[in-house]
Amino acid sequence: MQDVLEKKAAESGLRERKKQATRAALAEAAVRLAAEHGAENVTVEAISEAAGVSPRTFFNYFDSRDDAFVMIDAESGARVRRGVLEAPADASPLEALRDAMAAELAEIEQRHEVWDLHAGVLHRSPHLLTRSLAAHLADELDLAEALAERIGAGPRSRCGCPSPARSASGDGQPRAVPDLYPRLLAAVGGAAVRVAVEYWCARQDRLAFTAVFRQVFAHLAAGLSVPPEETGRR
Amino acid sequence: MQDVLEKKAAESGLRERKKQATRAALAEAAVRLAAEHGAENVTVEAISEAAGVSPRTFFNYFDSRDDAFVMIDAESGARVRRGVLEAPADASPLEALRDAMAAELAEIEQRHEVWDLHAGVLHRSPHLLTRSLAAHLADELDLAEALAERIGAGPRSRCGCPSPARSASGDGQPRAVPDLYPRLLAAVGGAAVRVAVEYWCARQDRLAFTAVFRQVFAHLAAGLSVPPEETGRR
DNA sequence: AACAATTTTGCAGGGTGTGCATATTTGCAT
DNA sequence: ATGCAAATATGCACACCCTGCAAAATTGTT
Repeated sequence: MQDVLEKKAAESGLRERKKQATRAALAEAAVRLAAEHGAENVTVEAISEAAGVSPRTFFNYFDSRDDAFVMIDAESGARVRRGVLEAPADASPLEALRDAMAAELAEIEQRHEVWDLHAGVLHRSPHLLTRSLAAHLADELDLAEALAERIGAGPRSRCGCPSPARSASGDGQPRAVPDLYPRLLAAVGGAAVRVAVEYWCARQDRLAFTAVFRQVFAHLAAGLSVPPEETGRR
Repeated sequence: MQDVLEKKAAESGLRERKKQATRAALAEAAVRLAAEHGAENVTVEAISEAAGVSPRTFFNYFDSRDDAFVMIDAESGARVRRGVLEAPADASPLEALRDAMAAELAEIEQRHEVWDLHAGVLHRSPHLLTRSLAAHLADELDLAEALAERIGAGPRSRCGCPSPARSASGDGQPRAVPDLYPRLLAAVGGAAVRVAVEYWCARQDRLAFTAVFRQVFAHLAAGLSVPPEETGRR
């Protein structure tokens, strides 16, 4: 029956909603407990109890305990990708990437009530910070593909191959390798965001993040040449 | 007594040698067993037995089981840093970084007997690959400082803004925050190497790695502008 | 109301990582 | 050579992480 497939696709029913609610409850409980007692002192049992499920159920949602502290925004990567694809046609790839990432960071800013807690937790235990980076790294290939598609649609349409037509999960190995340039763009963009955030965290300038962010991408656009006398931009 | 300090510094005695030998034996046993049975199926007990020590002793040398698969080259970062500092005076920071990293990669090429095994292990279990990247990330701040020193000795000494003295939480390291530009340079350099290696691994061109590497840095020097008609590619 | 699919939960078990006390080894002084 | 103090290795106990497996409980459909 085709109904089965449709059901899978459009399953916005009570089941899926409840699952997402449980996942969110677990993640939020984890972050909240970690902010209070330190991430290392928060057990799976405590998290699941705070979320109202059994410890065993925790592992039905996260592959490891640390993932609960890290997997806060599963949709972030998808939003950046969409932003890249929807960028105006006259923007360079680097500009498209910069604006998409800036929009996503602005989006996060709005939810800083929870995000500040999260940032504090990551900052207090470097172990989790590296895991967070690793999680972002997983999205990098997807971002590279989006950039490749964006570039292909720009100056000239490349080969027809429209959609990679890959299934979401399973074994991701037999995957088309994106071209070198979009791959590099994605990796450098991620590194740029990381540096901007870390630098902005190191100094407590709450207001000047946008300036730091734009300056980083200005450096990139200038070929990382040595900055001319550095007019600080405040 | 000063004798104590001297002893600590010059302790090249039997003690220190034996410790390093044990550490090396554990790491090599770990990689060798992982190459044969897969990293996930290698227990701490098996590693320590192969190295001739007790399982408890393993954790006196590595904080976690995975570290035994990752901690192969602790000197790599130091070599790159020295290469940056010893670069010719007329080289741009990006060129200095590129050449230092190229030299280090060439160095590694020579020891490919062990490194190939190691690469195979990391390739077969992405979990360890991210840990390896995290380890490299730890060196990034040191590299940024080396780059800052190199830049400062180059064109001109820049504005003061010394150390924001940021020690955010707990017992953090009261470490001076490098300037934004060298920090970005270090991060982007690391990302560039990673992309070059991954791209070169994806296609089995054993010989063209240098070409890929130089092309990546050419992209960076060109401000990541869209490549003109893209020669190469296979 | 009955049924099938999905999710939750308990339970057992192996592996990881740590603290602590003890035994062994190493370097040095006598 | 012998004894001593520091460093290291080891055994043991224990908490925690994570995974199958099978039995409930829940949900959507007929």
